[in-house]
Amino acid sequence: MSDKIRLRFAPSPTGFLHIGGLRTALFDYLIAKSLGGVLFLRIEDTDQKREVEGAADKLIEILAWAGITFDEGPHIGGNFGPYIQSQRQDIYQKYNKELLAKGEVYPCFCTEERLTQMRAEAEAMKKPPRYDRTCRDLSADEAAKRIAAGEKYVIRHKLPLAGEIIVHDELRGDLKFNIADLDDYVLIKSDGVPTYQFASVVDDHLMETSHVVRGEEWLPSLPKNILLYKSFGWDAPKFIHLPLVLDKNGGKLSKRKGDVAVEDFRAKGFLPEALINFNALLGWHPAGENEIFSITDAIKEFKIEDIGTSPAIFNTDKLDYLNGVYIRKKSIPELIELCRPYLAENLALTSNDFKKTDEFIGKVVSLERERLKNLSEIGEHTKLFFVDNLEYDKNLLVWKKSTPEATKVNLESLFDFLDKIGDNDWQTKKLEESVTAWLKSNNSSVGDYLWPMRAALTGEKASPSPFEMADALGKAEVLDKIKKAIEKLK
RNA sequence: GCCGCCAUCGUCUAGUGGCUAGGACAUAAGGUUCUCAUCCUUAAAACCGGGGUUCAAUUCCCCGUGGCGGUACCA
Repeated sequence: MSDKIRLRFAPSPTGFLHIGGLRTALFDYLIAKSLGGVLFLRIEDTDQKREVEGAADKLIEILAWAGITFDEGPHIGGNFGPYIQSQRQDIYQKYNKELLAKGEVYPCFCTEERLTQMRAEAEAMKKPPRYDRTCRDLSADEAAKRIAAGEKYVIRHKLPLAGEIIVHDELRGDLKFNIADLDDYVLIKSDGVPTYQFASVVDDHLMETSHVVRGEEWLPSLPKNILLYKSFGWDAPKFIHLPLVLDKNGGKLSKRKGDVAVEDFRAKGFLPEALINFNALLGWHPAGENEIFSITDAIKEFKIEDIGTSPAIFNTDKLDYLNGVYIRKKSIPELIELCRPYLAENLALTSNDFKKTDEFIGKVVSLERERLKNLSEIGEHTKLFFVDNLEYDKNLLVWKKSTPEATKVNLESLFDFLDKIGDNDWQTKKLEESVTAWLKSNNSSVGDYLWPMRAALTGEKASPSPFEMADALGKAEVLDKIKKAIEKLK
């Protein structure tokens, strides 16, 4: 066994990448990189029934989007391939024969019907539903005869009948299991394809895996795995079982109850930085009190023993917050590109070509940057920049206890004041200075002017400031919109 | 049923044999402000229960309870 650090992420290509899978991959990556090791990808497609065409490529793509890349894998090669289990069939057969020769495993001819019935009976009698080991003591001759006769069979692991086994998890320490509680589980299915339990052990050994990182749901099969390494006479790698991620109600994260696919989060406009930061915080925490960090920052500080052991609830409140933080960190050019897909509908609303330029979109995006929780909200937030004719109730123009009459008068004088402002002074800062100075000199309440102005420009109760809106929209459109507001109040 | 893992504010977590049990998100109040958001300040909010061990347990041990996982020719 080599003492090199080699970790694997070994998903089944059953569709989309689950948020729990992303977290496993992330911890794999963090551990591998913090130890200066290698991370490789292995596709575990031993269950043809559940396999989905193209899923492996999608997995690689979305992981790369999230910032997790591999040093070896089916897409880039490496010295330990093939990295797809369905292409390793001959390897598994070879090792199966080895175990058969050693007497560590045995063929089992029991039918699935018999096994299900047996389990149902055991359950009815409140007994553990275990395989009754009918075929365990079949003579070699008889087994050979039945195989020759074409009978279907599986290969089972011949476990010790009693005794204790102590296995080690890097996070939880030594764990004691009673071997009598274990089953003679299936290693090779009747179609000759190995189960996960067999394939992963063989591959982890052959691919010189140093640390197996997987979800806590695998903890109960750890003693079986260790026993299989023993049957082979191999040293076992280190095992790290990550605590589970639960949904809001403490149940299993499932597609029915909301988004669990990483690509759904991407489509909604979550940034990979936020998703990574949030996922890392589920079970790990940096030393200081700062919780905003990049994947590179995390690598610097990461230690296996700092991973938690209690399950975490996937509560997206904090993810929303983190996403806002990372959106606010983006530059305007970056944000324009990120928002573009979500802006297409809005761009179609206007006939003004200037509004389709990056110059204008840049202004819009910079005004919305601080109020976005995710990118997809940009369309909803920014309609008011693109709509030519705003529709709103005229009462929206009236500030607090003011009246429509007074509002009309205020807007008229505001119109005259703005009309005199030169193009060079038509900028957020200068507009704010001149308008507020003007209001002060008139002894006017700012709300009686700025609220109607903003409402006239946006048609909304909530929006960026009237000066920011005025700057983005330009003098002509601003005067036009105020004029329309005055019309409404007549 | 059996086996296993886990247990600090609503959530993610820090932490210790003796502390006013810390932070972040969310919530509430206030400030800034024409609105929303951002930002700032403040508040409320937790050691599952019972036994031990100990001068002293949230911390160590046991039991219970609860949550979750496993108990497939799925991974």
